[in-house]
Amino acid sequence: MDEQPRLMHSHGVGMAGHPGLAQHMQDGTAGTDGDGRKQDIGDILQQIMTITDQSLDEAQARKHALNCHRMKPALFNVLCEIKEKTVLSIRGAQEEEPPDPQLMRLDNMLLAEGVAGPEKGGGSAAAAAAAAATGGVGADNSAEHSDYRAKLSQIRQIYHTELEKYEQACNEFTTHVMNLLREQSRTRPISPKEIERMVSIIHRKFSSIQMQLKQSTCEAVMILRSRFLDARRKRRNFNKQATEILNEYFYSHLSNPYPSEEAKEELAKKCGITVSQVTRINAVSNWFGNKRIRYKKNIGKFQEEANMYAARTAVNATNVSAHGSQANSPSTPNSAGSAGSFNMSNSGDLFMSVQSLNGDSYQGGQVGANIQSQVDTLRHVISQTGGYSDSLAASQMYSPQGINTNGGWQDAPTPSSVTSPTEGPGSVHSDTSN
DNA sequence: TCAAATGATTTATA
DNA sequence: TATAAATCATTTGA
Repeated sequence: MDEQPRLMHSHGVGMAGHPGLAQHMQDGTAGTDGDGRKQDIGDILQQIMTITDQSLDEAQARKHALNCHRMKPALFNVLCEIKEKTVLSIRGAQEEEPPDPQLMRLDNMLLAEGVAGPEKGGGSAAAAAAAAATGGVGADNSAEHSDYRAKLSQIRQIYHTELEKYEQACNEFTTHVMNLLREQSRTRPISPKEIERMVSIIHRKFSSIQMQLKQSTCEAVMILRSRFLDARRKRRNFNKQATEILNEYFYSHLSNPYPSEEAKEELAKKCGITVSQVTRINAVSNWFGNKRIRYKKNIGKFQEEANMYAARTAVNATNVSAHGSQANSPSTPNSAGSAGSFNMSNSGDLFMSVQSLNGDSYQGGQVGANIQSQVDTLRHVISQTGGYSDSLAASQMYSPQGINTNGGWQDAPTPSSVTSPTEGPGSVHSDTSN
C-alpha cells in the first residue's frame, strides 16, 4: 500500500528538469508559519483553478511560476495524500478485460472474407465458395468473380486506409495525453500506472471506433456478397447438350431412373457442371428428382420425348451392331451429335421404351415408320446377341413407363452406373435385372 | 407480357 | 438420408 506515495514521489523525475523547484525543495525556507502556509496553498490552488482560463503564453508563465513556487512541494504532498485515499477506486477499475467476443467475431469474419489479414487473391476463395454454395452451372462466372474481387479489394483498401488513420490518430492522441499527463505530473501526483490506465482507456475508446469501422466493413462485405450470391442464385438452365445427356440416361433407365452417386458424378462431368462435387451431384439429383416427378405427373406429355430418346438410342444400338463388337467405342454419336453420349443402347429400359412405341398403352403421337424400323433393328440386335430373351420377357412385365400402379417406379432406387462400356448387348445390367 | 418450362428449395415421409 | 411432392423463382419463347 505504501508503494503509491513512493511511486508518486519517484515520479518527481519530471521535476528534475526544473532546478528551481529542486532548489525550493531543498532550501527549507518554505512556510515558516501556519497561516502563511495556508494562504500560500490557497494561492497556488487559485492559480491552478485559473490556469485553464489563461492564454497559452500566460499559462506557461504561470505554470513555470507555480512550479518554482516555494510551496509547491508541500502542495504536492497534500495532493499525494488526497490521492492515496482515493486510490482504491482507481485500482478497482484496473482489472484486465477479456477480449470482446463481438470484436473477435468481426475480426474472424474480416479475416475469412479476405478483408483483414494478408491479401490472398482478394477474397477469390470466398467468391469461389460463394459460387459453389449456390451451385452455378458451367463456366462464364469469371466476369462476376472479377467484379466481386474488385469490389472486395476496394472495401479492403478503404478498410485498411481507415484503420491506419485510426491507428495513427490513436497513437498521436495517446502521445499527446501522455505528454500532457507527464507535464501535469509536475504539479499533481500522477503515477505511471495511471498514465498506463489512461492510455488503455484511450485505446479502448479508439478500439470501439475501430469496431464500428469493422462492423460497417462487415456489413459492406455482406451486402456485396449477398448481391453476388443473388446474382449466382439466378437459375441458369442447363445447356441443350446437358439436358440431352440427362434425358438419355433418364429414358434409358426409365424403369429405375435413380442414378448412383458415381453415376450422378459422371453425368455431371459429362454435362459440364463444373462446380464443387457435392453441388454438381445435387444439381443432377435435382434434375432427376424434377424429371421423375414431372414425368410421372404427365406421362403423356413426355411420351414423345421418351420416344425420341428411345429412337435415338436405338440408332446407336444399330450403329454399335453394324460396327461389330464395338461397345467400347469412345464415342457413340447419336442423332444430336452429342459427343460422349451414353452407350446404353442395350439396356432393358431402352427396350422397354421401345416396346412402348408399339404397345397399346402408347399415349403419344404416331410412331414414324423410321422409328418402327429402328425397333425392328433393335430387335434384330437383341436377337443376334442371344441370351437376352429372358430379360426381355422380364422387362415386359413392366408397364411401359416403368411406373407401377402405386404411382411409383417399379424398382426400389438401386444405383446404376452411367456407362456400361463392358456390357454386351445381352447384358442384363441394372434395370432389366430388376 | 404472359404462360410454360425448369432448376432450386422446402417439407414430409419411409 | 434419399426421395416424393409441393412450391418458389427465374428463364424462355411465343
